[in-house]
Amino acid sequence: MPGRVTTLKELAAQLGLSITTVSRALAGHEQIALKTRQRVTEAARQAGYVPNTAARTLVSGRSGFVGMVLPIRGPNLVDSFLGEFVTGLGEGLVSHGSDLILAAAAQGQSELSVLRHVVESGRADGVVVTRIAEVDERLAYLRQRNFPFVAHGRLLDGDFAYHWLDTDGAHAFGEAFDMLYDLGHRHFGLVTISEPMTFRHLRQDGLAAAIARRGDPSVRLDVATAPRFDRGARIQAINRLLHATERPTAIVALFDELALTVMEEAARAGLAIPRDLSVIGFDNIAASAYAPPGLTTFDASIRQCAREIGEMLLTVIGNRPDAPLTRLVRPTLVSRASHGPAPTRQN
Amino acid sequence: MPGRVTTLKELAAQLGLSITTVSRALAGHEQIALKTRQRVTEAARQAGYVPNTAARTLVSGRSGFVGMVLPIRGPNLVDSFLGEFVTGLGEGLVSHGSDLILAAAAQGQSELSVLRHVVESGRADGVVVTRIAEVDERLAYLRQRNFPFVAHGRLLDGDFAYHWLDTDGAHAFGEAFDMLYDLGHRHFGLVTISEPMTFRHLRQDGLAAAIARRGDPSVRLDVATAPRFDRGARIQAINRLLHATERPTAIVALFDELALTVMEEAARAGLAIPRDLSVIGFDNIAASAYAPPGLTTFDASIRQCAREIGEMLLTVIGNRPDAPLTRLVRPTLVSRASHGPAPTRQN
DNA sequence: AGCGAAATTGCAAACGTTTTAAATGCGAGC
DNA sequence: GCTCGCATTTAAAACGTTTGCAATTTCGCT
Repeated sequence: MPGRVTTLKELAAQLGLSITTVSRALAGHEQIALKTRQRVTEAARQAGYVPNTAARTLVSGRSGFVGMVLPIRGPNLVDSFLGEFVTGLGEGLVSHGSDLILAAAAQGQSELSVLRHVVESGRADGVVVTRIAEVDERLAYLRQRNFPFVAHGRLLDGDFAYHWLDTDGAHAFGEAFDMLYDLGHRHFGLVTISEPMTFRHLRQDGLAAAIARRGDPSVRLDVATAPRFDRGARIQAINRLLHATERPTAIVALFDELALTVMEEAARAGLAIPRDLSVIGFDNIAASAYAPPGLTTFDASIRQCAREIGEMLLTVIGNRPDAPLTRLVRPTLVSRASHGPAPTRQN
Repeated sequence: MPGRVTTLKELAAQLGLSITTVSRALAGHEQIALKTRQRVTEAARQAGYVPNTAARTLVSGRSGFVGMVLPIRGPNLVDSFLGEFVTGLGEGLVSHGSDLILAAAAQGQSELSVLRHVVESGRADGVVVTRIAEVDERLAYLRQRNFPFVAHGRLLDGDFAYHWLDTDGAHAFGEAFDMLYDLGHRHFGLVTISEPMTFRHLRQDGLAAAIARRGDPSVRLDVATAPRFDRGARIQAINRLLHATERPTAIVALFDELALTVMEEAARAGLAIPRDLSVIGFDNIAASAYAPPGLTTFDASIRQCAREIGEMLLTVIGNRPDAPLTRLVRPTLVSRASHGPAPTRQN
């Protein structure tokens, strides 16, 4: 990189042109003579010129960034979700030359305040919001502020007047029920979390709806609930399910991590999977393939979804559509060996 | 948020002060009367004022961002590493108010060109570089450019004149050998990759050094090599090892994913672990705990390392130390059930 | 009352870009 | 030779902040 020219001014001086002309030439404006355009482009390439982002942002009002707030969890909580999501988002953005900015929330700092900072400081042209809560102040803020965003997930109240992409957990849980019902299961367990996330309801409602559709009064559903990050409570809740006088023959877990715990506890209780108990998860995390006997689950293809979210957001930023962009992605069943026919009753 | 005031100018007008004074008051300059400072601070808080990042960056030359280039891999390659790393990095940065910018490399675009773009455009005050290659053009560029960076990993040639943090893979592999030797193993296998990453050499050299230290001529080491992302070739290489006329009794894998494949193939070949074969990995990814019988491996605590890298980089950006900051993190052995005494020879 | 120093505040330039509006050069038409 | 219109180029303002220097106010002291 010979003769480091960093600014438009230097480049202009070197070419004997005005800043304006150079700027326009690089932007490819038709009004600049073709010969000049070529000359400028070549000189810029030679000099390794890269426009200054801050200056461009300041004048144009567009930063070329998409923001996301990093959810910081407890110290030993790895987010198998995050790596995939970030990768996918990056893929979706790169084609349009956007980059991703990740702002972490410090301990004790609310996610909302970080989000506000990102928005108000003009760091980003739009943001992605994940894991929607039942009452989500982030969405409320963004909508009131009329700031471009795409949500990964939905609110419950049917108020869908914003752009979102979601995985159809309701459908998946219905599918799981139907499959298990057809295998003879009548007594079901659901392991869920107590945090007010909307996906919890959507999935549970999908299960309930499928049960209702079947119209079989002999179907029974027991629900075990525990806080998301309290491993002890989770194990307790699961064991209450496993050691009830009438034990479910099939357990559906809100997501794979819960399902894996169910399988561990079942093994500890001497139950063979799938002979004594069928287990079905959701997410298809890497460990699910390895945990014996292989967890049957649904693959939500997070990376692909994140990529689409990135593309949606760029559309929103560019076009400001007034009709909401929405997309419901149907997860695919990954059939492994953790489910099978209901055991013949003898209990 | 009543009366949205967004700029310093508006805030100044509202307070009847000059822009200069307001700016200085918010920055806490002593020269501004305490009373004024308080008045300004309160008004800014009320108005929800957040300084414009672009303007600040433009004049100060500091963006407050740390950059990193997202390695985009093949479509179905999840990077269990990335999520943890990004989370840790975010944690390390947030305490000093920095954010992270992630730039993805588009298909066919070199990682170097993206890095150059990030640097030259002034988007970031410093960058993090991971997965160091034997001949790493990114490091060469950054050093020549004298741009602040911290590397996750080391070059081989002893030319350590830059800031880095690395996991001591050499030590870990030595430890693994010593442990297995003491369990009676004499015939070892190493499963490694063909990509020119420095960590491959460091770990292999650590193993070789431990063997040499022991000075036992009966120790034998067979090496199986395959491209990182070619599952077929990987399986082939591993099976050559497993089906050799004289099979190793202990296999050390460069990282867990390889170790898990070894365990799968061993199971397929009817070998019981750890009775017939001991396997040891490196990384401690989530799946390693679930894959039967539980993989013995080393935990590199990626998240913690990334956090330290973030803190190091902020130091580098702030202080520009001339002595290199370096840190070698010793991974800890996670002892599960995939290793045991060497089988008694009968072959 | 007046002077000077100290305390406090403000003016204006600068950062590097985009963009509006205007200027310049040039050939054609009369 | 003069004007008009077109193609091409440029001057200057603007974006919102920080900061060197200058201006203003305050206040103690004589």
